[in-house]
Amino acid sequence: MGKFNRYLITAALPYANGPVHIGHLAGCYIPADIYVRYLRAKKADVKFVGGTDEHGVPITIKAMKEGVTPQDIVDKYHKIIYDSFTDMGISFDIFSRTTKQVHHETSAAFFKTMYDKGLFEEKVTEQFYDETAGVFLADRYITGTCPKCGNPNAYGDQCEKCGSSLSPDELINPRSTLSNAVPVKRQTKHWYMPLQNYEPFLKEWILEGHKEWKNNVYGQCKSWLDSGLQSRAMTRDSNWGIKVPLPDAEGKVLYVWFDAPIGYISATKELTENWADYWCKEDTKLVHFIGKDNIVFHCIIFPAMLKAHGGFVLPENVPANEFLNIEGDKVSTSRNWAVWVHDYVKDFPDQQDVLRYVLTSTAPETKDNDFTWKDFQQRNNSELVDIFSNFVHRTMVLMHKLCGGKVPAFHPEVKDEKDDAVLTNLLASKQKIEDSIENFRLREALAEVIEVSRQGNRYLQEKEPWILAKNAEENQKLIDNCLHLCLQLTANLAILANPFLPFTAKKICHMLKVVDRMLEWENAGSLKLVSVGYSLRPPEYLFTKIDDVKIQEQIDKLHAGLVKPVTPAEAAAPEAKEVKEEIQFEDFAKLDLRVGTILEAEKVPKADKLLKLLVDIGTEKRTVVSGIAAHFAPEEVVGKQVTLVANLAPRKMRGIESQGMILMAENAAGKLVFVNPDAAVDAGSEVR
RNA sequence: UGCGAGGUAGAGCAGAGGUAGCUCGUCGGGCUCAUAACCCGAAGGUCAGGGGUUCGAAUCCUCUCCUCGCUACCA
Repeated sequence: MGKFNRYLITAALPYANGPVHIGHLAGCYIPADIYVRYLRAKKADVKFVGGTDEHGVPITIKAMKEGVTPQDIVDKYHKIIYDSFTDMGISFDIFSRTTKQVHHETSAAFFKTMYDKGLFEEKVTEQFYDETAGVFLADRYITGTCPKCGNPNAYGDQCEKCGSSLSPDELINPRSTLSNAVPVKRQTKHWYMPLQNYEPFLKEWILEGHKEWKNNVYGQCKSWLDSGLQSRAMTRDSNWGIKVPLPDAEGKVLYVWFDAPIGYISATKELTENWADYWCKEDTKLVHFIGKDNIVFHCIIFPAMLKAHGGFVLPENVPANEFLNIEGDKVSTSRNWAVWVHDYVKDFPDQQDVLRYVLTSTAPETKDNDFTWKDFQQRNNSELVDIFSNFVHRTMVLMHKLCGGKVPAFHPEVKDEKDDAVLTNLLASKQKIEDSIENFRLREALAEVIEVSRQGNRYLQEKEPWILAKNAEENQKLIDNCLHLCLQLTANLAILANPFLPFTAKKICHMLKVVDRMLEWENAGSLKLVSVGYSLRPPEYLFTKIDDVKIQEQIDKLHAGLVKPVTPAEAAAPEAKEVKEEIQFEDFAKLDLRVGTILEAEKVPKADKLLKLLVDIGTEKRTVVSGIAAHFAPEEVVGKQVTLVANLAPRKMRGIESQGMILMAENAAGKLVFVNPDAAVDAGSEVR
C-alpha cells in the first residue's frame, strides 16, 4: 500500500439505454466492489464512485424509436441499473448520473480550460445528414448495398456479410436507418484534440512507468501507441448532451466519451466537498475498473485529457477484464442473449452472494470466459455448500451438541501440533489473500478463502470430536479445543470472505453474535474473535443446494427470450385488428392444447418459411411443420417448450404430414414469439 | 489486412529453461458431527500443430492453425 494515503476507485459508467447483465458485473462492478470492500476493511480512506452515462446518440435514437424523450429513457434505466447494483451489494459511495447539473458544469469547465489553453483544433468536415430526422448520422446508422458483395444491408462502416470495412460514400443506395431518407452531405465544425501531441508523455507514462499493468491492458496500449495517435473530435452535432461552452456553438455538444470519464470527477464532487483531495493530491491511488472495450478511453484518451487540463492525478492502474460469454455464445443485448441482473435478483432472492461467488471465480481476468448455468449450479453446490457452508454448519452443530451451545475454553495444556497448524495456515492464507487482492487476482484470492474452510474440514476430520464424545468425560478438553478453534476459524472466515461475500459475512456475524466491526481486516488471524462462555445462536445454512429444475428453468428462459433483431423496415405502423366473433365455452373446449418440448428441428427443403419439428407431448411424439423458419434457426428452437394444438386435423405440407400446430404470437411487424409456459412444466401438460 | 490478448487433464485455472501442478467433476476406499455432506487415495495430459536453439523446451526463436478484442463515429 505504501506511498498512497487515499484511494479513489471508479467502475465504468454503464450506458443508460438498457439494464445491466451479469457480464457487466463480472467485468468490472464485482471486482471493483471486492477491492473497495477490502480497502474499507483495512480502514483505508477510499471513495468508490460510479453512475450512469446518459448522453450520446444511441439514447436519442432509442428515444426517437420509442416516441419518448431521451430524458424518459435515461430516467427509466438509471433506476433499473441503480436498483440492480444496490440489490447485488455493489457498495458505491455515490452512484450519480451524467445529466446532473454538477456534471454539466464540471465538463463544460473542463472543456473551456482546454479551449482557453489552445489545446483544440477546429475543423470543418462534411458529414452525412438525415433531413427527415434532422440529425447527423454516424456511419453505422447508414445502410446500403455493399459495393463489394452486393449485400443490400451493409452498414456505413462495415459490411457484415463480406467483412470489408467501408465508408458511407461507397454504399450504393445509401439510406438512413432512422427514417429511410437518403442522407445528404452537410458541412459541420468540430473541436478536435490532437492526441498525437501526447504520445511522448503516454509512452513514457505507460510503456516505461506501468509495466506492471495486466498483459491485455498493456499490450493494447502499446499497440495504439506504436501505431501512432491522431486527432479526435471531442464534440458532436446533437441537442442531447453537454452544450459546448462557446459562443457560436449552437447544436454542438461534447462527445460522450469526453464527458463520461469526467463523470467520475463530478460524482466525487457531488459526494464530498473534499473531492479535490482525491483528484489532485499525488498520494491518491486512482484505479479504474472497466471492461476490455474501454481500455483505449481510460488508458489513452482520458489520461491525455487529464494531462492536458493539468492538476489531476493519473490512474495508477486500469485492471480491465475481458468478456464473459453466456452458455458458449457472446452476450448480445439486441438478441436478448444475456442474464439480466434484475431478473437474477427476482429469480434467486437472497442469493446475491452465489452470483458474486460464481462471477468472481469464473471472472474473465486473463481471457474471455464462459458462464453456464450448469457451472453456476456446480460451483454453488460443491464449493459454497459442501465445503464452505458445511464447515460452518458442522462447527455450529457440534458446538451445540458437545459444548452446550457456548464457546468452549481453549486448554493449552492439551494442545498439539495440529492445533498450532490451524493458526499457521490461517496466517499464511490471510497473507496470500492480501497479495492476491492487491494485485487484482481476485479469482485466486477467493479460491484461498475456500481453501481456509477446506482446512477447517480437514482439521475436524482429523480431530473427530464426535468420536471423542463417546468418552466425553475424559476427552472434554480435547473436544473444547477442537471446537474453540473451529469457531475462531469460522469468525475468521467471515472476515476473509467479507469483501467477496458480504451478505454471508453478515450472516456469520449474526450466528456468532458478534458486531460487524469484527469484520475489520486487522482482526483476521486472531484466535480471540468469539469470547469463551458466550452462548451462540442456532446454526443456519449459509448456502443451500440449487436443484436441476431451477437450473433448467434458467436455461429455458434464456433460450425462450432469444429474439432476432427487428430491422427498421419490419417495424411498420401497428394495424389494429377487430376482435373476432364471440364464441361459447363449448367452442373453446373443443380445442386440445398441450405443452410439448421440441426435440428435433430441421429446415424443410425448398421451403423458405417451414421448419419440420419433432415435439414430445408426453404420451407421444408428433411431427409438426411450422412456418417459423424465417424467424428461428433450427438449433435455436430445440429444447424449447411450446403450446401445441393437439387435435387439429393432420395436414400435408411439402409432402410432410403435420400433426398439430404450434401457437405463436405475432406483432404488427410480423415478428413471431413462442407462446409457452412461464416456467418449465412436464411435456404433455394440458393448457386450459 | 495490421496489431493486441489467449490456446496446458472432461471443465475452470497456475506454471515462463530442469520429474507437468491446483480446484471442480469421475472412479475406489474411510468416516458418520454435517446440506447424499466431510476426509484419504487413484485414474486422467504428444502443454493447439510443424520446424529450430539447448545436455535439457509447456517455457526461448520461427512458421501455421483456432478463439476473442481493437483497427479511431458501436458510449
